[in-house]
Amino acid sequence: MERRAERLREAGLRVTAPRLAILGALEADRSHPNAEQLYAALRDGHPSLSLSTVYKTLEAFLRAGLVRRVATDGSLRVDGVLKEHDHAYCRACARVFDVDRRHFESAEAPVRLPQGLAVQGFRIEYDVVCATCRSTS
Amino acid sequence: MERRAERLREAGLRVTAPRLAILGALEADRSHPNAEQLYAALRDGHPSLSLSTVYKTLEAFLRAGLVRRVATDGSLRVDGVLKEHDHAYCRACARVFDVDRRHFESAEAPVRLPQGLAVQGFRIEYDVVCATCRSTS
DNA sequence: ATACGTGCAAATACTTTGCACGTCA
DNA sequence: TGACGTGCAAAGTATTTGCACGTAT
Repeated sequence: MERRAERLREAGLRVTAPRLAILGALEADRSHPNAEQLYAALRDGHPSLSLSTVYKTLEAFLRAGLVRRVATDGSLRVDGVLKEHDHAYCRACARVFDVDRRHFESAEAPVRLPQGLAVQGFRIEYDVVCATCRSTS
Repeated sequence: MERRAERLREAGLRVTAPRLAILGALEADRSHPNAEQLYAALRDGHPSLSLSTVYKTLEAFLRAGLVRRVATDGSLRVDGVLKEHDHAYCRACARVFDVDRRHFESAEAPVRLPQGLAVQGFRIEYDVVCATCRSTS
């Protein structure tokens, strides 16, 4: 899609098949797949894709500010949606889902916390069990 | 301290020097040190301690429900405080600080989210820069 | 006494890097 | 064409595991 090519160009990145595919997967899948999961999902349509490229691409996206890293179970997961929103962590499968901020009866955050912590932003993190894991168990 | 020994026994774990030390360090250090950092902090007082034991101990604590894993930069960090509270993530050094819930103008969380996510709990995550990193830069 | 915990070293898992070749601009 | 991106394989980290010995209960 031309829209994605646009996003890549604006970020100063070259438009290539793997990047379009990975960007597309990130936009489509709100569960924040990690490198391995992206690779598994994309290897059908892109047989020559390598796991190494997935890692390099995610890193390029991070550097370009196209995505943000999300705190996780330990594997590399990024967030393709930059606008303010919250996260839901599945306790069972470690997937991270995006959640609209409006689902929380909103409130104001402090600018300064004890221990000299300067606040730059905040988000709500939900502990959840996702639909898939619930039906599986 | 006898209090810590008590906690270990109640969790069904044997009381040993490494466990008392690690539990003590977790209680004293609210920055959620990872395995490596705990090891570094404790090797003075416990020269025979091994990194492997730190990992095994953290895992035992997790299984026993004595601590919780916190979402992080990727390394193993646990939270020794079980009562409800929030977290502040230092963007520079990845340390995780505990923050009192009362610092947030509180609000109610939903029980159910879109996509079939069943909410079990939530917390506020602050993006911060800690005092140490601020003075360093 | 005996199951559980520890420390060492080896094994794994996940991620990064070096390099030669291909390709977008 | 030339800088940037890709894929492969090798190298790094972080974490886990196997085993023999020690110790809490």
